[in-house]
Amino acid sequence: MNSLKEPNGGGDNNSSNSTIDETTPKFQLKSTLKDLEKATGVSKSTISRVFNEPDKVKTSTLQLVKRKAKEIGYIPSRVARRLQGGIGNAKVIGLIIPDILNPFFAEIVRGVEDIAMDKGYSLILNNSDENVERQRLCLDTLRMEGVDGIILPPAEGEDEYVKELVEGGLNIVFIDRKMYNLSVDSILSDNEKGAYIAVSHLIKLGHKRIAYISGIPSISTTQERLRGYKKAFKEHGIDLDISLIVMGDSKQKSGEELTTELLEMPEPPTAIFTGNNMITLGAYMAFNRLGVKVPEEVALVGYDDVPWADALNPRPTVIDQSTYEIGRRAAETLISRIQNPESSPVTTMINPKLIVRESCGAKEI
Amino acid sequence: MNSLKEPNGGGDNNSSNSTIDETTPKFQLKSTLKDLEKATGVSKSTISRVFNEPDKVKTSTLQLVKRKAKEIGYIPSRVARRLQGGIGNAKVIGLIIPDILNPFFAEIVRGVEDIAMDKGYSLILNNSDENVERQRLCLDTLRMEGVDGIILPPAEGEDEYVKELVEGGLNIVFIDRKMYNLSVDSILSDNEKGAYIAVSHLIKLGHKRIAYISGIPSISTTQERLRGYKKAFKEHGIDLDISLIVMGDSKQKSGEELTTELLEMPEPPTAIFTGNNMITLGAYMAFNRLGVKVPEEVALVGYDDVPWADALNPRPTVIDQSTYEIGRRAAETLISRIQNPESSPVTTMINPKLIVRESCGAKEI
DNA sequence: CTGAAAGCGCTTACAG
DNA sequence: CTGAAAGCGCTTACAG
Repeated sequence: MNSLKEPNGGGDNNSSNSTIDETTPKFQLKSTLKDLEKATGVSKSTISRVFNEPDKVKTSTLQLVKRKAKEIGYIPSRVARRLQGGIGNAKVIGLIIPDILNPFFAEIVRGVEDIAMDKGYSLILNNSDENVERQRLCLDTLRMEGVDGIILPPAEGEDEYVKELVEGGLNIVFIDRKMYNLSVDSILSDNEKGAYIAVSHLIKLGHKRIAYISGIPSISTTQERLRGYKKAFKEHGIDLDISLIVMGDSKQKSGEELTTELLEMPEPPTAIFTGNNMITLGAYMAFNRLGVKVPEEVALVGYDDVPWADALNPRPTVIDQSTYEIGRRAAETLISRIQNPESSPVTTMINPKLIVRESCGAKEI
Repeated sequence: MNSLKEPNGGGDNNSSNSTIDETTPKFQLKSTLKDLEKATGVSKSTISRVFNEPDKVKTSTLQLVKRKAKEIGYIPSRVARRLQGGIGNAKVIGLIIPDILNPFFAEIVRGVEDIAMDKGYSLILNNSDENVERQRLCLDTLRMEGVDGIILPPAEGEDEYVKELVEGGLNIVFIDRKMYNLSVDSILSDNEKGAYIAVSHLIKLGHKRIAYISGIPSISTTQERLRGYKKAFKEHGIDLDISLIVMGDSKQKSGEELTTELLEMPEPPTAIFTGNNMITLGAYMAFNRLGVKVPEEVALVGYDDVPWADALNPRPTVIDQSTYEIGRRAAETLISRIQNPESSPVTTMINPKLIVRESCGAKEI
C-alpha cells in the first residue's frame, strides 16, 4: 500500500518490471549490497542508512533490512566504505612496534587494541625491529592501507620520512619516545623523573656505587633516564663514577653481559639500575649464573615493571610505567585526533611510580 | 614520435585536447592514480601494470612512471585494489588470539607477522579473551575487512559460527587447538606426546606422586595433555591418584592457587606437572611465597617454554612447543591455501621436545 | 606494449 | 523517509 516496491512476504513476485534475475539471494559469505537490495526491494541508499544512520530509516524498513541481511549473511564491506570518505572514515588504525616479544610492547598493543575494538576500529600491527628501514616499509604499507592514523614509538634517531608524513598531514601519535622538533600528539612517560626516583631510592638505602645499564643510546628514553640518574647523584651530593655507566642494546643478552662485566670489576657496584625490563631480566640471568645474592651482594632497581615479577626471586623493585595505560591513551588520543584533525597536538605525560619489592633490599613499605 | 600522448619533458604542453586541469600534480600524501596519470601522460591501465606486472611495460615507461610516482608521493591504494578481485587479492590476513599478554601468543603473532610481511600481507590483530562472543565479533570484523583468510586458535568448545564460516568457504587455519568434525588446515602440537614425555621424565627420576595442574578443561590441548599424563602412569605401571589432578583456567593466578593447595595437602605430591606457561609462572609465585625449595622439596616440569626462563631460579624444565614456528607455519599454510583454495586441508603436527633444566632435579643432560 | 570502458561494493549529495 | 546517479581508486578483460 505504501509504495510500488513494497516487498510482499512470500508471494511469487515474478512481475517483469526489469530484467533482473528474480531468484531470491541465498545465504552466502560474500553477500553484497546488491544481493540485499534484491532480497528486500529496498534501495542501496536506504540500506546504507540502515547500517550508518539507522534513525533516518522507517522502523519497518529497518527491521526488514536487518532481518534479510541476517538471512543472506550480509555484512557491509569495510573495504568499500573505506574507499569513500577522507580520513576518519576508514575505521582502521596502524600500530608499529619494535617487537611484540617484548612484553612492554605487548602491553601497549593490548591497550591499543582494547580501545580500538571498543570504538569500532580495526588494528593493523607491524613489527619494525627497531630498524628505520623496516619502519619505513611499515609506514608505507599502512599508508597503502588507508589507515586513519598510526601509533608509533619512533625508531632510533631522527627519521626524515616520519617527519615528512607528519607534516603531510598523516595522523600520528608517538608513544614512549620523542622525536624532536615535531609537534605531534605524544604519550610519554616521565623518564627522567622515573630514573631519578629509582636511583634516589637506592641512594637512600645507603648505596653510592650505583651502576646504570642503559638501553640503546640513541632513543630518547635512554637519554632521559640517564639524565635522571645523574640528577639523583648531583642532588644527593654524591660523586658519579662514570665507569659504572654502561650502554647496551636494550635486549636481555646485553643486560646479562653487562651485568656480568660490572660484577667482575675490581671495585664492583653495590647496586644496579637497569634501563628497561629486558635488561632487568638479563641481570637476573647473570645473578643466577654467577650465584650472586640479591640484594645482599648487589641491589637492583629496574626500569619498567616486569610481567610475572612475582615469579622471580627476589622479586624486583621497579619503576612502573603503566604500560597498558600508555596503549589505551595512545589509541584514545589518535581517535580523537581523527575526529578532530584541527585541534592542536597534545602531549600526555604519565607519571612513573616506584614499586618496592625485595631486590633493592629495602626493609619495609 | 611514438604516439600522440608522448609526454614531452619540460615543454609547455598546453594543447587543449581536453578540459583537464594542466597543472602538474605536486607532492602530497594522498596522491592518486589519476594524479599520476596527469603527471606522466601514461594511462591508468599501464600505471597499474607498472606496479603489478612490470615486465609487461616498456622500460622507459616503467622508469618514467616510477620516477614521477616518487615525485608526487604516489603509493597504490591497497583498499581500492582489495575491492576488486576475489579472495587472494586482498593481501591481508586476520589473526585472532585470546590474549597478546600471554607470551605464548605473542610468539605466535611474531611468527605470523614475519611471514605475512615477507609475503606482502598486512596483518589485522584481534584479542578474543577466550570468549566465544567476542571471537564472533572479531570474525565478523575480519569478514568486513575482506581478509583473504584467518588464523585462529578456536576458543573453547564448539562454535557453530566458525563451522559455518569454514563451510562457507572462508580460509581458516587453526592453530594450537582442534575443533572436532572440521576438515581444516591446522598447525598443532602433539600435546599427548608432550605430556607423556614430561611425566615420564619425572617418573624416571623416581617420582610417583606427580600432580597435574591443568588449564581450561574445555579446550582440546588440556584434554590431550591429560591423556598423555595418564598414559605415562599406565605405561610405567604406576597407580594414579586422581586427587592430584587439579583444574584451573590457564592463568597464573589459578596456577599459584592450585600449587598452594597441592603443597598443603596432607600427603603432597613430590612433583608437579604444570599445564601451560602461565601456570608454571604461577607455580613459581607459590614457591617463592611459601619458601619451598625446588627441586628438593618438589620437582617441576612445565608445558610450554617460558620466555626468559634463565631469569627464574631454578630454571624450569619444560616441554617446548616451538611456538614461533607454529606462527610461521600457520601463516605459510594460510597463504598457500589462499593461492590454492582447492587443495585438501593439511594438518601439521609439531613435535614437542623436553628441555631439561634444574627444576626437575635431573642430575645431567 | 598501451589505453578506454566497465566494474568492484559501498557512500554521498541531490532530488523528491 | 527513500531512491537514482555519480564517484571513491583501483584492476580487469578487451581491443588495438
